[in-house]
Amino acid sequence: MESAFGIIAEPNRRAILSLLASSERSVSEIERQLRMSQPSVSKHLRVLRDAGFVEARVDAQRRVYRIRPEPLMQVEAWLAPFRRLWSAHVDALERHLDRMEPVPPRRGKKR
Amino acid sequence: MESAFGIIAEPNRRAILSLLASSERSVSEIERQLRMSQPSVSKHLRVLRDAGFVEARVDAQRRVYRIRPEPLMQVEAWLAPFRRLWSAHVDALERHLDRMEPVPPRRGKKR
DNA sequence: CAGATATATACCGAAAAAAGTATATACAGT
DNA sequence: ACTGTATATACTTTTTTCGGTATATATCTG
Repeated sequence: MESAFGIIAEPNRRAILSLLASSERSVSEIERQLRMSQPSVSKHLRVLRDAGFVEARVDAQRRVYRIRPEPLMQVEAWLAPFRRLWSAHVDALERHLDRMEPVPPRRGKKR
Repeated sequence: MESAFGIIAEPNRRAILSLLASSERSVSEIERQLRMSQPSVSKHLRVLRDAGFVEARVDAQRRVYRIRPEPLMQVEAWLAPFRRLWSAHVDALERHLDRMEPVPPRRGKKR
């Protein structure tokens, strides 16, 4: 799994990254907040660390992980050429998500 | 392979998308430009189409593919919360890429 | 309709990735 | 030194994914 894109293909890893986006956390904190098994968290963190997405700080027995921005910047950079495709119509995503994620139809005020 | 992230984890699929970013292409054009086998191109296009990344226009025997922006917008949206991490130092990516991708040292005009 | 061209799909084998279970390592406190 | 806590890793099994090869489908040209 060389590329940054392969790393963030895994939903649990994206969840971990999103969690760390707000602030750094220990392994057990991640484990609890995401309801994942401890080995699974450690293994995903290993992958993330090897790919440069996170780094660990040692605090006694704990390892406190925090985000490193570089790999995500690569994703951002790859995305750049496509941005002109939607910079025009801003609400296309909203409509798309409405279509994809079957939310029960709103009853109230019909827009 | 449900999520948009899983789709773009595959390097050939990213190449196809990048190619289509500039303009629409037929299968054989993609095949030639990316040096991929025809079945491989067709299969990746199938995946991309099923995930909403591309759509096809029929032109005689050809199928001309073009990008649909929505799934990439999802990626962009997921990325948003992280953007504050690097909006400060803009050149961190450049330094990171220098470190990661071992490009043979340029000989000519030094920068 | 025959042949040619363009694209799609079915099938197979190989490789990668994920989760679970068990175990190892590291450090803290007593 | 011993015990408990926190984290990492090894091993195994299951599932997915990718590429290749062969074949099917569609549409054009004559």
